Formats: sequence, structure tokens, C-alpha cells
Amino acid sequence: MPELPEVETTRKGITPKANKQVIESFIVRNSNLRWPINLELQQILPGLVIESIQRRGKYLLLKTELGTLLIHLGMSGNLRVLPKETEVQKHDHVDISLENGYVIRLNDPRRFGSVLWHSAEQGDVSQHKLLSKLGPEPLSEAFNGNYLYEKSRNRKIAIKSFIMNSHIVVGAGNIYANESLFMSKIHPQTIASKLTKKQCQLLADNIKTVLAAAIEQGGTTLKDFLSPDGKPGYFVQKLNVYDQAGKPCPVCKTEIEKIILNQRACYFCPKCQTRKL
DNA sequence: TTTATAACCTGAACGC
DNA sequence: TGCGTTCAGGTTATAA
Repeated sequence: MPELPEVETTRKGITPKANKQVIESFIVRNSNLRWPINLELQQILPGLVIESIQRRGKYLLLKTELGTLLIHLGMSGNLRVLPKETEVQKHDHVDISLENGYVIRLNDPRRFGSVLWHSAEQGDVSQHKLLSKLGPEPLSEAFNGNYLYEKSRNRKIAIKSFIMNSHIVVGAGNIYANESLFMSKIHPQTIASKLTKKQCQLLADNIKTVLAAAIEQGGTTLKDFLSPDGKPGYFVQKLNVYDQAGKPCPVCKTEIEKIILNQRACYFCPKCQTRKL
């Protein structure tokens, strides 16, 4: 479910009711996520103030005086702010209950998500093992055509796999990787090092464009994504190739093809996106 | 060091 | 109706 725009939508959604609020309790119903949840948090968190709610890549960072809670939504996670008395549903694994009467509730059927703790004693959260090696934010100035060009030299993997690698750039999940390559007229199987500087420039610009547009519209609705206020995202109407196999390309009417590339579905127009090996 | 593959897990959709 | 198969938005650990 969540790619970067969905995580950003979640961050914006929970901020009004959760930021600067005091944590009353931390309830774990199922600690068995991607990594086990540290149950000591049930003693550590109560009484602490959520000082800020930030995002790094697809991680949500809830900062407190004693440390930062890192929350990743994985493939199927959903974080919502609900009145405390709201009935618990299946797969509601974690509650961060607040003194203001609301609860931040994590629901994650597949449990690929994670809730991790980085204590203040361990230094800045950016030094956390899972954050320290992340590439730049796609919407920052640090991510641009020159960066992409330099990074891709001598890399022999498919460009789609390359841009989906969070150590290169964060936030280009499967939907947006497919869409940005289509917009750039680059075949997803093109060897990364074969891209010209101009193509890298175009691709970087389009990754920014597609992510910014998706954030603007509240994320993509696929199956079950809802923002924390329960509204769906509306970006799905703008998808050109993702999940469009067999349908005509919006530009040239050629049938959109689907292949599997590194275990992930990959959609492209064989005419607009010419292959370069 | 780089790239490919397996793994984590549930549920929906589909074919028989 | 029910059973088996396939696939899904992500990311890491491990193997090659």
C-alpha cells in the first residue's frame, strides 16, 4: 500500500491530533512485525510528549525527549488517529494512546511493517542503521539528474531496479517507478549505466513530478489505502501504465506490456519506451 | 562490491 | 461452496 506519497499523507493526517500531545500508554497486541517490537516501550513511552512527527523516506519518525519511534508501514500498513473508544479491529497491532482522547492505531495485515525505537542515548536518529544509508529525498535539491548520472555509472542493473533501491533514492516505489519511466520514455530494463546525462535529468525531474503530484492528491488508492482521516487518495485516476497491461498506451495506443523484473510487476509501453541494453 | 534471490505474512481474486 | 494457486503497494539478509 504505502509509497512515499502515502506515508507523507499519513504524516500530515496524524499531525494535527498527535503532535505535541502526551503519550498515555503504548499498547502492543501483536509484537511480531518485521522485527519484534521492544516491549519495554510500554514502560518507556507513557508520559512522554510527541515533540515532532517527521518523515525520512518511508519511515515516520515520532520524536520524544528520550528517543524516536520509527514506524514503517511495510506493504499493507495503515496508521490512523481515532477516538480512544474506537473498537479494535483485526490486525490492529499497536496503539499509541494519547492524553487528548485520541489513539494512533497501526493496522497491518501482512505485518511487513515495523515499529522500532532509537533512544536519545544512541545519538541522532539519522544514524540509525536503517536510515544512515538511505539515499536523498527525491524532492530535495540533492536529488537531481547529475546525481543520478554519477551514481549510475558502472551499474549494470535495470534502471527500474536502480531507482527503486532506497540507497540510491528513497520513495520511488513500484507504482511511481513505473510511471516516471513511462513519462521519461525509458524502457525499464535499460541498463542503468547506459542512460545519458539528458535521460538522467529527465528521469530525476519526472520522479519529482510524479511524487509531488501524488502527494498533492493524497496518495494513490489501490485496494485499501486510506489516509488517517479515512479519505481515499485520488491519484489512481492518473496512472498511465501501472496495472494497465493490455490497455492502450495513452500516448500511442500500443498495448501496455507487463513483465516481472526482480520479482516485481513492471508495466511499460513497448513503443514509447525503447530498450537500450 | 554488485547483483540476484529468498524471505517475512495475510487476504483477495481467480480457476477448477 | 470449497479448495488450491497466484499475486499484491516494501525491504532486508543472504547467496552468488
